[in-house]
Amino acid sequence: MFHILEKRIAAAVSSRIASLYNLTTPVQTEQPKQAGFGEVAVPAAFQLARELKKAPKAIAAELADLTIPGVSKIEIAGNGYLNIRLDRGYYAHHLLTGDTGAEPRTAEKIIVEHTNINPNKAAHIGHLRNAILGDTFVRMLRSTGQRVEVQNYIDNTGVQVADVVVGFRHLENKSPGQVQQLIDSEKFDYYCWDLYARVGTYYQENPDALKWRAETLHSIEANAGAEAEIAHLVADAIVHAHLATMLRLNIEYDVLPRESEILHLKFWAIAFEQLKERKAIYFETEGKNKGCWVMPSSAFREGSDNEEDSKVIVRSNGTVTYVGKDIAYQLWKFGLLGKDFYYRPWHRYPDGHQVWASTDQPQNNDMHFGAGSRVYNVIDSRQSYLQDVVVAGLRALGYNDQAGRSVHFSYEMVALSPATCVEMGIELSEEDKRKSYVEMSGRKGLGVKADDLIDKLIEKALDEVTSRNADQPAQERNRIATKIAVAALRYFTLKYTRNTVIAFDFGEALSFTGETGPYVQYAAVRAHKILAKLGERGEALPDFRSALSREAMERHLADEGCWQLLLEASKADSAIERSVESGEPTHVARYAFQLAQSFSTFYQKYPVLSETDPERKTFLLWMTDYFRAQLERTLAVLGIEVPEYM
RNA sequence: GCGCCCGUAGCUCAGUUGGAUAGAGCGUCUGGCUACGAACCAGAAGGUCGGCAGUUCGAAUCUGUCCGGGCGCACCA
Repeated sequence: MFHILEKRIAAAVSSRIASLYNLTTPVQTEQPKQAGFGEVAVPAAFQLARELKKAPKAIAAELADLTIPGVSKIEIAGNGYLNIRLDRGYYAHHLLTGDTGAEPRTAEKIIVEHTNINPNKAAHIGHLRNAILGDTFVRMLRSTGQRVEVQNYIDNTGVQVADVVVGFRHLENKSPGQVQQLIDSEKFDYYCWDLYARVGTYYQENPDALKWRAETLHSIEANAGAEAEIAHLVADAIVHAHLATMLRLNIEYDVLPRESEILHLKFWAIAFEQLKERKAIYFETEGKNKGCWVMPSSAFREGSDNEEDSKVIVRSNGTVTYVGKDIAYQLWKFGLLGKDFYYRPWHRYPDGHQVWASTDQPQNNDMHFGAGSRVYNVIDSRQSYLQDVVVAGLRALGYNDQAGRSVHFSYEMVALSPATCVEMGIELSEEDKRKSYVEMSGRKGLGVKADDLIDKLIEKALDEVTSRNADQPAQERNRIATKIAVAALRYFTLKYTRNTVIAFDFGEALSFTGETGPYVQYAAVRAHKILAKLGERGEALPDFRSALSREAMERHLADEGCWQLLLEASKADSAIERSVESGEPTHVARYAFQLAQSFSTFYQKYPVLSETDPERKTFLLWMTDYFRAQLERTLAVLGIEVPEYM
């Protein structure tokens, strides 16, 4: 509702400027510094002052002569601000009737790719940041009416999987059958976590062993032999583990495109022909990249023509690099490859949603994915160089529009705080001790596993729930503790902007008070409790539409405190819109916290059930219900559920 | 060496794209449960927005420069 009025005000001022001065200037709106200044401020007069060679104040006076539906007053303030006061009765009435003037969106398909964890070991907290950011962004887009397809790319043929296969074959002498037994009997992703680290150490101590990796990669590529078989078993089992971990956080996917099919279905071969044909890459005949197909650095780095900086796309042995495959994959995402995968059902979630995986075998279905008009790749910022190369590839092929609609949705890494390292018994080098945080490393087995963190959070939440609700059944307390744990984790991950390095600290992540997910849930639970108590006392929830006239609302909203709280509660759409535009999910998270704070203030200041004036009680009940709805909606966008109690 | 990112309260971070008196949480201190549940609320203390120079009506925000920190710059992904 609020952002509709903001837009209406901006449009009105804009057309006023056009008619007065014959100028087309974009009009900004902002929030006044003080509540007493009104609800919306327009600084347009300052921008016009220079062009018109007039005092801002005089311009503001001319602009102010406007009537806008929903606006009660326009004042000139300061040196030339237009301060705008909303018509409170109008505003509340429209909130009540749900007639907020929101317009539906056109349904172009947006592709969001996130998670993309190498299927060779358990997920860690860095992967969680990726998945939570991606999933929340998806929820934001969907809540504004966009059509979104969620992809989770599976690199099942790469070095990381090969190294775990090396571990099984050469360090543990296991057959495919024995690996299958492990999958059935162990927490397999944890097992691989340790094994992968062991292989890393082994390589360091025995560099000759690297030949095992090369052999294994060949076997996987030829899709033959025990190595290839184990690689399939490992990758599939780990993907299932990752999906199970993510589901704990309410994260689901639509499709899993796999690298094996990019190769088998010759996606790369098609892209390779295009790249050669358009001369986006060339065959290097001398220097360090002799015998490779390379992309010149001038394509992806401004002002660079140093051949040493060129990026190898096809190795001298004829195999394609990750970037090459990624260019082919990106082409497919935009529907520019003229080809699609086949799809087989991979897994059906408890809510009935089906996730599909790519396959190279024709299937008896008509599933199609990809061919989006806009693509967000949620990938950490350390890969921005490679993402630049991929986009340069699109551009070099002449797909400038698509290159412009390829967004590297980047975020900084999650590292470990020194305190967390000590807590986990990790020995730090002298160099690391001097740092304010320590980077995680899968190869060294250094990191906090996602499932471990979630378990810890649930355990702590369960303690809290039990201390207040010991009489409730254990299974139910457990379910509620899980919701609280998810809220804590998702909020903790989202409270930072994307380009802030998170130095993960158990103390902060496990906190349930202050600016946290559980704080917001608590507000929603309290709102719900008031409404539930009403029923317990034998009173019915009034029909607000018939019981509250516009005039009555206007009267009750003359109370400045009450009005400010309602105003804050009505700004969910603004927050979501701002998050989508800026690509910063944190704005919605922070709004949710503010909203919860506002409700806590309301809760403290305005006793609802003990109110003796019937009309005022009805009004306060409506406020409560509106807060409850807005809290639930905003939390849903963050992927957080509201428990019945906590 | 080159490229990108960061430096804001004791700590961890926001700051709506250049606007009015720079904000939260944690921590510290003071107060509030016989109440619609205290996972809460009210209040206090705490700032040369890394330094300097510029751009203009106006700068935490833009430009330059210096200082300090991080991450990239593979025929790994």
